[in-house]
Amino acid sequence: MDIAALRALLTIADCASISRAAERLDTAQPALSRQLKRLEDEVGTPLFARHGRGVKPTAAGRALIARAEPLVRQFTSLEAELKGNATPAGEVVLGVPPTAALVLLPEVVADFAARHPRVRLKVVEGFSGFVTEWLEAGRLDLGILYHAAPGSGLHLEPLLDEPLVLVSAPGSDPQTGHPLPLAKALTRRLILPSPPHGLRVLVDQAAARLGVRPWIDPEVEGLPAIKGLVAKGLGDTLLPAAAVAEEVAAGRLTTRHLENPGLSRRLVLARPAGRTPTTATTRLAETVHNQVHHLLATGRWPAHRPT
DNA sequence: CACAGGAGTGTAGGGTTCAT
DNA sequence: ATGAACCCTACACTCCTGTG
Repeated sequence: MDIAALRALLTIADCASISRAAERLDTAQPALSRQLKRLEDEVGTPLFARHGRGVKPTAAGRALIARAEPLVRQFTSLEAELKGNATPAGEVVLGVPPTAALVLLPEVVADFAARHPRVRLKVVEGFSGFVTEWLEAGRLDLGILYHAAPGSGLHLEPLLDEPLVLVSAPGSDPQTGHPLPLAKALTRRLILPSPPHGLRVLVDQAAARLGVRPWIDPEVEGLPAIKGLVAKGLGDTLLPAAAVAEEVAAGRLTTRHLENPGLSRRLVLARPAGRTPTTATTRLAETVHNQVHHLLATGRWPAHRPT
């Protein structure tokens, strides 16, 4: 099993056909078919089921594909860097939760593309829990997370602490603009995602500390859906101010700060602990840190440096 | 440097599956 | 039933590596 065999495996999986994969790899179909057969003989199990209209990975094939993807990506980046005199090159995959993506992504993408034109940046949006899973599975090189559990096999670097605010529909709250005790906010009807979403875990933990039973109804997965329901006055929610800045400016939502105590969540930058990052990954991490610093310094992200 | 053996590849042809 | 698409096998060739 070598990198060429793994590349062939991924190409066949991507094309769902040995013939099309052979065309893409600029080789003859029988040659690729035999390459796959050798790999299957080596691992001792079929990796693809052959059909009349192509091939489909078996369970063993899917397992090997999942493990091969990060290896091939790392090798390709290394290869590209070596060829390009250590200029970062290849591909780097970043996972970002939706709320952080709103504020941070445009800055990071623009800055990184300008500084490192030879690196192909791929961004995957997903809730923190998914980003954690994808990092652990090797699908991501770098991830931005909320509420990262220590000892999760990830190398973590704190980025910022972000206060949550109560988000309501305009006109639904006569006290808009005045701080609200957290315990009172938790007894309002809240629209939140279900556990293990990081935001929900944070709210549940805060409620337990205060001895309050939060009123959460309905549970909704997805930031746009939550914001839409709140805007219609069907309940309130708890979010970082940056996640609703646009709606607040447009008058579609209002916010209230929380107090006694406030509630904030930590944003961290994570990468798989057991893997040496490529130069491209290191440069992307630097870009994320720089842009977070810039957004905090200019007040465009209502948060503060980690304490 | 020459040669033998092995590994890998391309071409040709056949079998299977699927859509019409 | 037929043709298209796809995969597999057989055979011949090329290239690489080890050995003398």
